[in-house]
Amino acid sequence: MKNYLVSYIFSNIADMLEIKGENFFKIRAYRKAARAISNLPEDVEALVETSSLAGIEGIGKALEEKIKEIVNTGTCEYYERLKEEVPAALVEMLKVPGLGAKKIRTIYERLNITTIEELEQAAKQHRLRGLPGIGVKTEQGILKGIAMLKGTMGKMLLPTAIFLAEEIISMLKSHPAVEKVEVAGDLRRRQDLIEELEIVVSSKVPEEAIAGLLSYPRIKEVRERNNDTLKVLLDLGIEANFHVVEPETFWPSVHFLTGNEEHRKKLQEIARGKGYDLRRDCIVQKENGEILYPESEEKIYEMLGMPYIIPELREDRGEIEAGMAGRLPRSIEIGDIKGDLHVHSNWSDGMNTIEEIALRARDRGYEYIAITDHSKSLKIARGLDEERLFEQIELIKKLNEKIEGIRILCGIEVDILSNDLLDFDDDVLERLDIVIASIHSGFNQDREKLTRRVLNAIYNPYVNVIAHPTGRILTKREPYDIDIDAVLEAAAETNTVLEINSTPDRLDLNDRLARKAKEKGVKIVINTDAHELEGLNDMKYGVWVARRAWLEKEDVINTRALPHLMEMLRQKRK
DNA sequence: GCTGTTATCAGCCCGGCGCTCTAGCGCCG
Repeated sequence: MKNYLVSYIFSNIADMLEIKGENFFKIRAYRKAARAISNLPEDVEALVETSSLAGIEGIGKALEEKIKEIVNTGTCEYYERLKEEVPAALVEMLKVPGLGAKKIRTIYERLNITTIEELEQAAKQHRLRGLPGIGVKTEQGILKGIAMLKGTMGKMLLPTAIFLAEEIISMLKSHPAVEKVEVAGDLRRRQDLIEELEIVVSSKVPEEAIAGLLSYPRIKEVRERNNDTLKVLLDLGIEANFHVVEPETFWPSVHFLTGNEEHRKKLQEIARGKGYDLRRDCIVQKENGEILYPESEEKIYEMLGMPYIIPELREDRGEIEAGMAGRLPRSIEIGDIKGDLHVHSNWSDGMNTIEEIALRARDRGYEYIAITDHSKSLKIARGLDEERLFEQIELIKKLNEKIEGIRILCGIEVDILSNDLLDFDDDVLERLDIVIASIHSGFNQDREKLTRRVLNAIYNPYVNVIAHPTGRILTKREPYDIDIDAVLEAAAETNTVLEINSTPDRLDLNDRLARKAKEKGVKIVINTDAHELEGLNDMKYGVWVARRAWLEKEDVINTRALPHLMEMLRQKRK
């Protein structure tokens, strides 16, 4: 499956062209193609073989040729040439908020700065201010941006981590020296950002298993190698650690490497109290020195006198105490979700028709789907004005008569404007089944102003949901400065629901805030915010956040059957 | 770069905000 590689190279090309100041539409073509390839349900290699790339919208002759080249050789000449021309760190600088291609070019040309470290030094020494278009504030903003970037550098979003882990696992499963293989670490606990991949492999012939691992084509550099471990750097700049263990030590090892460390330490304390020593690869009965190899993680928890704790909860946030007391949550599952309440169609910036979305939702087994396009102020997203919204409502009525087995709800993602108002008046919002409100502008306003904007939306009787409530974009943008406690209190008071947005780089609310919301009595909705059909598959990411947040089915409104859901939505208006 | 179209080319997503050479540019959603 080379879809990821093609998409990675194309978006890199787009970044480099941007730095070079190339034609905007050419850059957009590469970005669009990168997205199209990464969203393909089928394998790009198969499409190359059957010469069916031309059927994909946004892929013309030139890009088709490049895709073929990448599939066959792992790269393309154009990309390699660009890499020689544009220093890699300049591309990295695009990730610094407030720093765009023009300013990067100026900094490069005037000061010959080619690394993030040099950029940071120059900013600290006040050498950036004074360059054309850069003053004190921009310089300070760059320093702040670098600090954020450093915190997430080398970390990957869940889809990347999962893609790589699945690729590795499927390769290893067919290797004769490998018995079992399982992912551990942060990824198994479904953290929002993953620093390193931890893969546990069981084998009776570890040297052969290691040799098999070394044939993984993505390995760029071997950083550490001994009899049973291999630490490598992969071609996407990501570190992976392989742990080869004896078959009987497999599950204790998976448990140990899943962590997290605090969870493990606390379990160790409990184990000691029960006469056990919890080791990296086994459990030792201290009294007689007997070595035990539990055959599953369930057995490990059972020996310690508690029910199984799912990896998502293993953070030492009270799960062990809850387990001992028999008060662990009955964690929500993906199968509990009965519909998606935040989806964009091609009426605004989505890719698909409402009918296509409804049919796909039905295929997923949903009972309902809400179409929530952007409102008029969000011009770039072709936000709907009143007239188009009313037309959309009429269309949805007709589609509901035509399509069996799924109910389409009329909704809107109404902008919370910079001036505190909503983008539509109440008499418009009143006509909708569901109203989602969110901020798309003025992120840098002060805490008081931002909080007031959200509170105004919450106190509006027609606003059911606040979407992506903190506005963070993982690896790109910090959450905006908002008094989240005030937001939670107002939401609880008014029966306003807060969203866990499942887009992998949002995951907003995050696990901690979603748990806090539950504790305050705020209901949650898990939505994808999908802009294309494949985006509906992102629901799992939001469910993982909810599981990490200790949420149960009852805490989440889109686990309800349609009549109950509608009743909950209408409750706000009373 | 692609698409639609048939011309070997035109059109392709806009507009607010914040910053800086304070009128216009760059960044962003």
